Amino acid sequence: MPGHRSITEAEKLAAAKLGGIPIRREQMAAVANIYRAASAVRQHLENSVLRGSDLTWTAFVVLWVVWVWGESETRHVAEEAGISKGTLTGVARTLESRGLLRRADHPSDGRLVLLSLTDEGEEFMRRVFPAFNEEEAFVTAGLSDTECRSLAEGLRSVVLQVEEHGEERRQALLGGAEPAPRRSGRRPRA
Amino acid sequence: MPGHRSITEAEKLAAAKLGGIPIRREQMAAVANIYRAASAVRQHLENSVLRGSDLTWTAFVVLWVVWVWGESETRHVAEEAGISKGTLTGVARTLESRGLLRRADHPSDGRLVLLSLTDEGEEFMRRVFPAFNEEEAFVTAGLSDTECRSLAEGLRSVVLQVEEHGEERRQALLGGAEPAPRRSGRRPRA
DNA sequence: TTCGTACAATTTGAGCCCGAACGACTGGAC
DNA sequence: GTCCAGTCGTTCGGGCTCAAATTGTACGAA
Repeated sequence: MPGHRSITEAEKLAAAKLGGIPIRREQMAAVANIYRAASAVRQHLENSVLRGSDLTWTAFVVLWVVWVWGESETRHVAEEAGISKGTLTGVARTLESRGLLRRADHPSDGRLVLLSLTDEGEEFMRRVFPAFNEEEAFVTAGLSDTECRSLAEGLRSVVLQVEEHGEERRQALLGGAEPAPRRSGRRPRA
Repeated sequence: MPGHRSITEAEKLAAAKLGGIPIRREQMAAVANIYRAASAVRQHLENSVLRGSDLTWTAFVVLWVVWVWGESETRHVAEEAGISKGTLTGVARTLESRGLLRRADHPSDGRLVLLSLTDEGEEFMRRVFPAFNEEEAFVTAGLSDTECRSLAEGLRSVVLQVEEHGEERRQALLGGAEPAPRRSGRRPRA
Protein backbone atom coordinates (compact mmCIF):
# COMPACT_ATOMS: atom_id res chain seq x y z
CA MET A 1 0.00 0.00 0.00
CA PRO A 2 1.25 3.46 -0.89
CA GLY A 3 1.71 6.37 1.37
CA HIS A 4 4.05 5.91 4.28
CA ARG A 5 5.03 9.49 3.86
CA SER A 6 2.10 11.84 3.97
CA ILE A 7 0.75 13.77 1.03
CA THR A 8 0.89 17.02 2.94
CA GLU A 9 4.58 16.45 3.52
CA ALA A 10 5.02 15.85 -0.18
CA GLU A 11 3.22 19.09 -0.96
CA LYS A 12 5.74 21.08 1.00
CA LEU A 13 8.64 19.43 -0.76
CA ALA A 14 7.05 20.04 -4.14
CA ALA A 15 6.51 23.67 -3.20
CA ALA A 16 10.15 23.97 -2.18
CA LYS A 17 11.21 22.41 -5.48
CA LEU A 18 9.36 25.12 -7.34
CA GLY A 19 10.58 27.93 -5.15
CA GLY A 20 7.85 30.51 -5.20
CA ILE A 21 5.56 29.24 -7.90
CA PRO A 22 2.22 28.69 -6.17
CA ILE A 23 0.61 25.25 -6.02
CA ARG A 24 -3.08 24.44 -5.84
CA ARG A 25 -2.77 22.28 -2.76
CA GLU A 26 -6.34 21.22 -2.13
CA GLN A 27 -6.81 20.25 -5.77
CA MET A 28 -3.57 18.32 -5.81
CA ALA A 29 -4.49 16.43 -2.65
CA ALA A 30 -7.95 15.64 -3.98
CA VAL A 31 -6.65 14.19 -7.25
CA ALA A 32 -3.90 12.23 -5.52
CA ASN A 33 -6.40 10.71 -3.13
CA ILE A 34 -8.86 9.81 -5.87
CA TYR A 35 -6.19 7.73 -7.51
CA ARG A 36 -4.94 6.20 -4.28
CA ALA A 37 -8.43 5.22 -3.25
CA ALA A 38 -9.25 3.73 -6.62
CA SER A 39 -6.12 1.56 -6.53
CA ALA A 40 -6.71 0.47 -2.96
CA VAL A 41 -10.32 -0.48 -3.62
CA ARG A 42 -9.50 -2.36 -6.79
CA GLN A 43 -6.67 -4.20 -5.10
CA HIS A 44 -8.88 -5.22 -2.21
CA LEU A 45 -11.73 -6.42 -4.39
CA GLU A 46 -9.47 -8.39 -6.71
CA ASN A 47 -7.74 -10.11 -3.83
CA SER A 48 -10.89 -10.96 -1.94
CA VAL A 49 -14.05 -11.76 -3.88
CA LEU A 50 -12.59 -11.89 -7.40
CA ARG A 51 -9.50 -13.95 -6.62
CA GLY A 52 -11.36 -17.24 -6.33
CA SER A 53 -12.66 -17.03 -9.89
CA ASP A 54 -9.48 -15.41 -11.22
CA LEU A 55 -11.23 -12.42 -12.68
CA THR A 56 -9.84 -8.91 -12.89
CA TRP A 57 -11.73 -5.83 -11.82
CA THR A 58 -12.26 -4.88 -15.44
CA ALA A 59 -13.58 -8.29 -16.41
CA PHE A 60 -16.01 -8.12 -13.51
CA VAL A 61 -17.20 -4.65 -14.48
CA VAL A 62 -17.88 -5.81 -18.03
CA LEU A 63 -19.79 -8.79 -16.71
CA TRP A 64 -21.73 -6.50 -14.39
CA VAL A 65 -22.69 -4.14 -17.20
CA VAL A 66 -24.03 -6.94 -19.37
CA TRP A 67 -25.80 -8.49 -16.39
CA VAL A 68 -27.54 -5.27 -15.43
CA TRP A 69 -28.41 -3.96 -18.88
CA GLY A 70 -29.01 -7.29 -20.60
CA GLU A 71 -27.83 -8.25 -24.08
CA SER A 72 -25.99 -5.19 -25.44
CA GLU A 73 -23.95 -3.97 -28.37
CA THR A 74 -20.22 -3.95 -27.64
CA ARG A 75 -19.79 -0.22 -28.14
CA HIS A 76 -22.35 0.45 -25.38
CA VAL A 77 -20.69 -2.04 -23.06
CA ALA A 78 -17.28 -0.44 -23.59
CA GLU A 79 -18.76 2.98 -22.92
CA GLU A 80 -20.52 1.85 -19.74
CA ALA A 81 -17.50 -0.07 -18.48
CA GLY A 82 -15.23 2.91 -19.14
CA ILE A 83 -12.78 1.08 -21.41
CA SER A 84 -11.91 1.43 -25.09
CA LYS A 85 -13.45 -0.74 -27.80
CA GLY A 86 -10.11 -2.38 -28.40
CA THR A 87 -9.73 -3.37 -24.77
CA LEU A 88 -13.25 -4.76 -24.67
CA THR A 89 -12.48 -7.12 -27.53
CA GLY A 90 -9.78 -8.71 -25.40
CA VAL A 91 -11.73 -8.76 -22.16
CA ALA A 92 -14.75 -10.27 -23.91
CA ARG A 93 -12.50 -12.96 -25.33
CA THR A 94 -11.29 -13.79 -21.83
CA LEU A 95 -14.81 -13.96 -20.43
CA GLU A 96 -15.98 -16.05 -23.35
CA SER A 97 -13.17 -18.54 -22.75
CA ARG A 98 -14.27 -18.77 -19.12
CA GLY A 99 -17.78 -19.64 -20.28
CA LEU A 100 -19.41 -16.60 -18.67
CA LEU A 101 -20.11 -14.49 -21.74
CA ARG A 102 -21.55 -15.13 -25.18
CA ARG A 103 -21.22 -13.12 -28.39
CA ALA A 104 -23.78 -13.07 -31.18
CA ASP A 105 -24.19 -11.29 -34.49
CA HIS A 106 -26.79 -8.57 -34.71
CA PRO A 107 -29.76 -9.89 -36.69
CA SER A 108 -30.07 -6.94 -39.06
CA ASP A 109 -26.84 -4.91 -38.88
CA GLY A 110 -23.80 -6.94 -39.83
CA ARG A 111 -21.36 -4.54 -38.23
CA LEU A 112 -22.64 -5.04 -34.70
CA VAL A 113 -21.87 -7.74 -32.15
CA LEU A 114 -24.11 -8.43 -29.18
CA LEU A 115 -22.88 -9.58 -25.79
CA SER A 116 -24.94 -11.51 -23.27
CA LEU A 117 -24.33 -13.69 -20.22
CA THR A 118 -24.40 -17.44 -20.41
CA ASP A 119 -26.45 -19.32 -17.82
CA GLU A 120 -23.22 -19.87 -15.95
CA GLY A 121 -22.57 -16.14 -16.13
CA GLU A 122 -26.00 -15.34 -14.70
CA GLU A 123 -25.49 -17.82 -11.90
CA PHE A 124 -22.04 -16.35 -11.23
CA MET A 125 -23.33 -12.80 -10.85
CA ARG A 126 -26.21 -13.86 -8.60
CA ARG A 127 -23.67 -15.55 -6.37
CA VAL A 128 -20.76 -13.10 -6.50
CA PHE A 129 -22.35 -9.66 -6.73
CA PRO A 130 -23.69 -9.71 -3.16
CA ALA A 131 -20.19 -10.56 -1.93
CA PHE A 132 -18.77 -7.77 -4.09
CA ASN A 133 -21.24 -5.27 -2.70
CA GLU A 134 -20.39 -6.46 0.80
CA GLU A 135 -16.76 -5.47 0.20
CA GLU A 136 -17.82 -2.12 -1.23
CA ALA A 137 -19.45 -1.63 2.13
CA PHE A 138 -16.27 -2.76 3.88
CA VAL A 139 -13.98 -0.28 2.16
CA THR A 140 -16.37 2.58 2.92
CA ALA A 141 -16.95 1.42 6.48
CA GLY A 142 -15.31 4.59 7.81
CA LEU A 143 -18.06 6.70 6.30
CA SER A 144 -21.70 7.14 7.23
CA ASP A 145 -24.39 6.79 4.58
CA THR A 146 -24.54 10.56 4.39
CA GLU A 147 -20.81 10.88 4.03
CA CYS A 148 -20.87 8.26 1.28
CA ARG A 149 -23.46 10.23 -0.60
CA SER A 150 -21.49 13.42 -0.19
CA LEU A 151 -18.32 11.68 -1.37
CA ALA A 152 -20.11 10.30 -4.42
CA GLU A 153 -21.48 13.77 -5.08
CA GLY A 154 -18.05 15.37 -5.08
CA LEU A 155 -16.66 12.70 -7.37
CA ARG A 156 -19.58 13.05 -9.74
CA SER A 157 -18.73 16.72 -10.02
CA VAL A 158 -15.21 15.81 -11.14
CA VAL A 159 -16.46 13.30 -13.68
CA LEU A 160 -18.94 15.82 -15.04
CA GLN A 161 -16.34 18.55 -15.32
CA VAL A 162 -14.12 16.33 -17.46
CA GLU A 163 -16.99 14.97 -19.53
CA GLU A 164 -18.46 18.36 -20.25
CA HIS A 165 -15.42 20.58 -20.63
CA GLY A 166 -12.48 18.19 -21.04
CA GLU A 167 -12.42 18.04 -24.81
CA GLU A 168 -12.70 21.78 -25.16
CA ARG A 169 -9.97 22.26 -22.58
CA ARG A 170 -7.59 19.89 -24.34
CA GLN A 171 -8.19 21.73 -27.59
CA ALA A 172 -7.39 25.03 -25.94
CA LEU A 173 -4.20 23.70 -24.35
CA LEU A 174 -2.89 22.38 -27.64
CA GLY A 175 -3.55 25.76 -29.15
CA GLY A 176 -4.78 24.53 -32.50
CA ALA A 177 -1.91 22.11 -33.02
CA GLU A 178 -2.91 18.54 -33.65
CA PRO A 179 -2.30 16.18 -30.73
CA ALA A 180 1.21 14.82 -30.50
CA PRO A 181 1.64 11.32 -31.91
CA ARG A 182 1.80 8.43 -29.51
CA ARG A 183 4.85 6.23 -29.44
CA SER A 184 2.68 3.14 -29.21
CA GLY A 185 -0.24 2.32 -31.49
CA ARG A 186 -0.59 0.63 -34.80
CA ARG A 187 1.59 1.75 -37.71
CA PRO A 188 0.41 2.33 -41.26
CA ARG A 189 0.87 -0.83 -43.31
CA ALA A 190 2.87 0.68 -46.13
CA MET B 1 -16.46 8.70 -21.24
CA PRO B 2 -18.57 6.24 -19.30
CA GLY B 3 -21.99 6.75 -17.92
CA HIS B 4 -24.66 7.71 -20.36
CA ARG B 5 -27.03 5.74 -18.25
CA SER B 6 -27.05 6.84 -14.66
CA ILE B 7 -25.70 4.87 -11.77
CA THR B 8 -28.92 5.26 -9.85
CA GLU B 9 -30.75 3.68 -12.73
CA ALA B 10 -28.26 0.83 -12.71
CA GLU B 11 -28.81 0.35 -8.99
CA LYS B 12 -32.49 -0.27 -9.51
CA LEU B 13 -31.82 -2.80 -12.24
CA ALA B 14 -29.28 -4.58 -10.07
CA ALA B 15 -31.76 -4.64 -7.22
CA ALA B 16 -34.39 -6.13 -9.52
CA LYS B 17 -31.88 -8.74 -10.66
CA LEU B 18 -31.41 -9.86 -7.09
CA GLY B 19 -35.09 -9.82 -6.21
CA GLY B 20 -35.26 -8.94 -2.57
CA ILE B 21 -31.64 -9.24 -1.50
CA PRO B 22 -30.74 -5.80 -0.14
CA ILE B 23 -27.99 -3.70 -1.70
CA ARG B 24 -25.78 -1.14 0.00
CA ARG B 25 -26.60 1.62 -2.42
CA GLU B 26 -24.60 4.52 -1.05
CA GLN B 27 -21.49 2.38 -0.75
CA MET B 28 -21.93 1.01 -4.23
CA ALA B 29 -22.35 4.48 -5.70
CA ALA B 30 -19.32 5.79 -3.83
CA VAL B 31 -17.04 3.01 -5.07
CA ALA B 32 -18.33 3.25 -8.63
CA ASN B 33 -17.69 6.98 -8.65
CA ILE B 34 -14.21 6.66 -7.20
CA TYR B 35 -13.26 4.48 -10.11
CA ARG B 36 -15.01 6.60 -12.71
CA ALA B 37 -13.38 9.76 -11.43
CA ALA B 38 -9.95 8.16 -11.34
CA SER B 39 -10.26 7.03 -14.95
CA ALA B 40 -11.59 10.37 -16.12
CA VAL B 41 -8.83 12.32 -14.40
CA ARG B 42 -6.10 10.02 -15.66
CA GLN B 43 -7.48 10.16 -19.18
CA HIS B 44 -7.62 13.94 -19.15
CA LEU B 45 -4.12 14.36 -17.79
CA GLU B 46 -2.59 11.87 -20.21
CA ASN B 47 -4.27 13.50 -23.18
CA SER B 48 -3.40 17.06 -22.20
CA VAL B 49 -0.11 17.70 -20.42
CA LEU B 50 1.47 14.25 -20.70
CA ARG B 51 0.66 13.60 -24.36
CA GLY B 52 3.35 15.88 -25.71
CA SER B 53 6.12 13.95 -23.98
CA ASP B 54 4.43 10.58 -24.53
CA LEU B 55 4.46 9.63 -20.87
CA THR B 56 1.83 7.59 -19.09
CA TRP B 57 0.25 8.60 -15.80
CA THR B 58 2.25 5.93 -13.99
CA ALA B 59 5.54 7.02 -15.51
CA PHE B 60 4.80 10.59 -14.46
CA VAL B 61 3.94 9.54 -10.91
CA VAL B 62 7.22 7.67 -10.61
CA LEU B 63 9.09 10.67 -11.90
CA TRP B 64 7.22 12.88 -9.46
CA VAL B 65 8.07 10.66 -6.50
CA VAL B 66 11.77 10.68 -7.30
CA TRP B 67 11.68 14.42 -7.95
CA VAL B 68 10.03 15.22 -4.65
CA TRP B 69 11.86 12.77 -2.40
CA GLY B 70 15.21 12.84 -4.15
CA GLU B 71 17.40 9.82 -4.89
CA SER B 72 15.54 6.81 -3.46
CA GLU B 73 15.67 3.04 -3.23
CA THR B 74 13.37 1.36 -5.74
CA ARG B 75 11.24 -0.39 -3.12
CA HIS B 76 10.37 2.97 -1.56
CA VAL B 77 9.56 4.48 -4.94
CA ALA B 78 7.26 1.57 -5.80
CA GLU B 79 5.51 1.93 -2.46
CA GLU B 80 5.06 5.69 -2.85
CA ALA B 81 3.89 5.40 -6.44
CA GLY B 82 1.43 2.67 -5.53
CA ILE B 83 2.75 0.04 -7.95
CA SER B 84 4.48 -3.31 -7.45
CA LYS B 85 8.26 -3.70 -7.55
CA GLY B 86 7.94 -5.70 -10.73
CA THR B 87 6.03 -2.96 -12.47
CA LEU B 88 8.54 -0.37 -11.33
CA THR B 89 11.37 -2.27 -12.96
CA GLY B 90 9.65 -1.85 -16.31
CA VAL B 91 8.57 1.75 -15.81
CA ALA B 92 12.06 2.73 -14.67
CA ARG B 93 13.46 1.11 -17.79
CA THR B 94 11.13 3.22 -19.92
CA LEU B 95 12.08 6.44 -18.13
CA GLU B 96 15.75 5.58 -18.33
CA SER B 97 15.45 5.09 -22.09
CA ARG B 98 13.82 8.52 -22.32
CA GLY B 99 16.81 10.01 -20.52
CA LEU B 100 14.80 11.29 -17.57
CA LEU B 101 15.80 8.81 -14.90
CA ARG B 102 19.09 7.30 -13.74
CA ARG B 103 19.78 4.12 -11.78
CA ALA B 104 22.77 3.56 -9.53
CA ASP B 105 23.99 0.79 -7.25
CA HIS B 106 23.81 1.41 -3.53
CA PRO B 107 27.33 2.13 -2.25
CA SER B 108 27.25 -0.32 0.67
CA ASP B 109 24.36 -2.75 0.07
CA GLY B 110 24.69 -4.62 -3.21
CA ARG B 111 21.03 -5.64 -3.23
CA LEU B 112 19.70 -2.12 -3.53
CA VAL B 113 19.28 0.11 -6.56
CA LEU B 114 18.92 3.87 -6.29
CA LEU B 115 16.85 6.01 -8.65
CA SER B 116 17.41 9.68 -9.32
CA LEU B 117 16.47 12.23 -11.97
CA THR B 118 18.86 13.24 -14.68
CA ASP B 119 19.34 16.96 -15.34
CA GLU B 120 16.88 16.57 -18.17
CA GLY B 121 14.46 14.94 -15.75
CA GLU B 122 14.76 17.84 -13.30
CA GLU B 123 14.22 20.33 -16.05
CA PHE B 124 11.23 18.34 -17.28
CA MET B 125 9.52 18.35 -13.90
CA ARG B 126 10.14 22.05 -13.31
CA ARG B 127 8.48 22.71 -16.64
CA VAL B 128 5.65 20.14 -16.63
CA PHE B 129 4.56 19.91 -13.02
CA PRO B 130 2.98 23.38 -12.94
CA ALA B 131 0.97 22.45 -16.02
CA PHE B 132 -0.01 19.18 -14.41
CA ASN B 133 -1.16 20.94 -11.26
CA GLU B 134 -3.09 23.38 -13.40
CA GLU B 135 -5.10 20.48 -14.83
CA GLU B 136 -5.65 19.04 -11.38
CA ALA B 137 -7.27 22.36 -10.65
CA PHE B 138 -9.28 22.12 -13.87
CA VAL B 139 -10.80 18.73 -13.13
CA THR B 140 -11.78 19.86 -9.64
CA ALA B 141 -13.07 23.21 -10.83
CA GLY B 142 -16.59 22.26 -9.81
CA LEU B 143 -15.54 22.14 -6.17
CA SER B 144 -14.60 24.88 -3.74
CA ASP B 145 -11.39 24.61 -1.73
CA THR B 146 -13.43 23.42 1.22
CA GLU B 147 -15.23 20.82 -0.85
CA CYS B 148 -11.89 19.61 -2.20
CA ARG B 149 -10.59 19.15 1.31
CA SER B 150 -13.72 17.32 2.33
CA LEU B 151 -13.50 15.08 -0.73
CA ALA B 152 -9.87 14.29 0.02
CA GLU B 153 -10.83 13.58 3.60
CA GLY B 154 -13.48 11.04 2.62
CA LEU B 155 -11.12 9.33 0.21
CA ARG B 156 -8.39 9.19 2.80
CA SER B 157 -10.81 7.37 5.05
CA VAL B 158 -11.31 4.71 2.37
CA VAL B 159 -7.59 4.31 1.81
CA LEU B 160 -7.01 4.02 5.54
CA GLN B 161 -9.72 1.44 5.99
CA VAL B 162 -8.16 -0.81 3.35
CA GLU B 163 -4.62 -0.24 4.57
CA GLU B 164 -5.45 -0.91 8.20
CA HIS B 165 -8.03 -3.68 8.00
CA GLY B 166 -7.81 -5.01 4.45
CA GLU B 167 -5.36 -7.82 5.05
CA GLU B 168 -7.24 -9.03 8.10
CA ARG B 169 -10.51 -8.88 6.21
CA ARG B 170 -9.17 -10.90 3.29
CA GLN B 171 -7.91 -13.52 5.71
CA ALA B 172 -11.31 -13.75 7.32
CA LEU B 173 -13.10 -14.04 3.99
CA LEU B 174 -10.89 -16.88 2.83
CA GLY B 175 -11.62 -18.65 6.06
CA GLY B 176 -8.16 -20.08 6.62
CA ALA B 177 -7.84 -21.43 3.08
CA GLU B 178 -4.80 -20.25 1.20
CA PRO B 179 -5.54 -17.72 -1.56
CA ALA B 180 -6.63 -19.25 -4.84
CA PRO B 181 -3.86 -19.49 -7.43
CA ARG B 182 -3.75 -16.95 -10.18
CA ARG B 183 -4.01 -18.03 -13.79
CA SER B 184 -1.23 -15.66 -14.76
CA GLY B 185 2.14 -15.43 -13.05
CA ARG B 186 5.39 -17.26 -13.39
CA ARG B 187 5.39 -21.08 -13.40
CA PRO B 188 7.84 -23.26 -11.49
CA ARG B 189 10.82 -24.14 -13.66
CA ALA B 190 10.63 -27.90 -13.29
C1' DT C 1 33.98 -21.69 6.38
C1' DT C 2 29.93 -23.02 5.22
C1' DC C 3 25.23 -22.88 5.90
C1' DG C 4 20.72 -20.99 6.17
C1' DT C 5 17.53 -17.37 6.49
C1' DA C 6 16.15 -12.97 5.03
C1' DC C 7 15.50 -9.60 1.87
C1' DA C 8 16.68 -7.04 -2.60
C1' DA C 9 15.48 -6.35 -7.61
C1' DT C 10 14.50 -8.78 -11.80
C1' DT C 11 12.16 -12.07 -14.92
C1' DT C 12 8.17 -14.31 -16.49
C1' DG C 13 3.38 -15.31 -18.11
C1' DA C 14 -1.23 -14.06 -18.68
C1' DG C 15 -3.83 -10.20 -19.12
C1' DC C 16 -5.34 -5.22 -19.36
C1' DC C 17 -4.76 -0.55 -21.67
C1' DC C 18 -5.04 2.94 -25.34
C1' DG C 19 -5.40 4.77 -29.88
C1' DA C 20 -4.45 4.33 -34.70
C1' DA C 21 -4.98 1.36 -38.68
C1' DC C 22 -7.85 -1.77 -40.75
C1' DG C 23 -11.47 -4.55 -43.15
C1' DA C 24 -16.44 -5.51 -43.12
C1' DC C 25 -20.60 -3.49 -43.56
C1' DT C 26 -24.35 0.22 -43.93
C1' DG C 27 -27.18 3.59 -46.11
C1' DG C 28 -27.88 7.47 -48.86
C1' DA C 29 -26.81 9.96 -53.30
C1' DC C 30 -26.67 9.50 -57.96
C1' DG D 1 -26.19 -0.57 -59.59
C1' DT D 2 -22.25 1.79 -57.94
C1' DC D 3 -19.99 4.98 -55.39
C1' DC D 4 -18.63 6.78 -50.95
C1' DA D 5 -18.64 8.64 -46.46
C1' DG D 6 -19.56 6.97 -42.01
C1' DT D 7 -19.67 3.38 -38.37
C1' DC D 8 -18.71 -1.05 -36.37
C1' DG D 9 -15.62 -4.48 -34.10
C1' DT D 10 -10.91 -6.31 -34.53
C1' DT D 11 -5.94 -6.11 -34.92
C1' DC D 12 -1.64 -4.31 -33.61
C1' DG D 13 2.34 -2.03 -31.08
C1' DG D 14 4.31 -0.22 -27.04
C1' DG D 15 3.54 -0.11 -22.45
C1' DC D 16 1.58 -1.12 -17.70
C1' DT D 17 -0.07 -4.71 -14.19
C1' DC D 18 0.31 -8.31 -10.75
C1' DA D 19 2.19 -12.17 -8.15
C1' DA D 20 5.12 -16.03 -8.19
C1' DA D 21 9.62 -17.80 -9.36
C1' DT D 22 14.28 -16.64 -9.71
C1' DT D 23 18.79 -14.67 -8.92
C1' DG D 24 21.87 -12.31 -6.18
C1' DT D 25 23.51 -10.14 -1.90
C1' DA D 26 23.80 -9.80 3.28
C1' DC D 27 24.60 -11.43 7.63
C1' DG D 28 24.43 -14.21 11.75
C1' DA D 29 24.97 -19.01 13.55
C1' DA D 30 27.21 -23.40 13.70
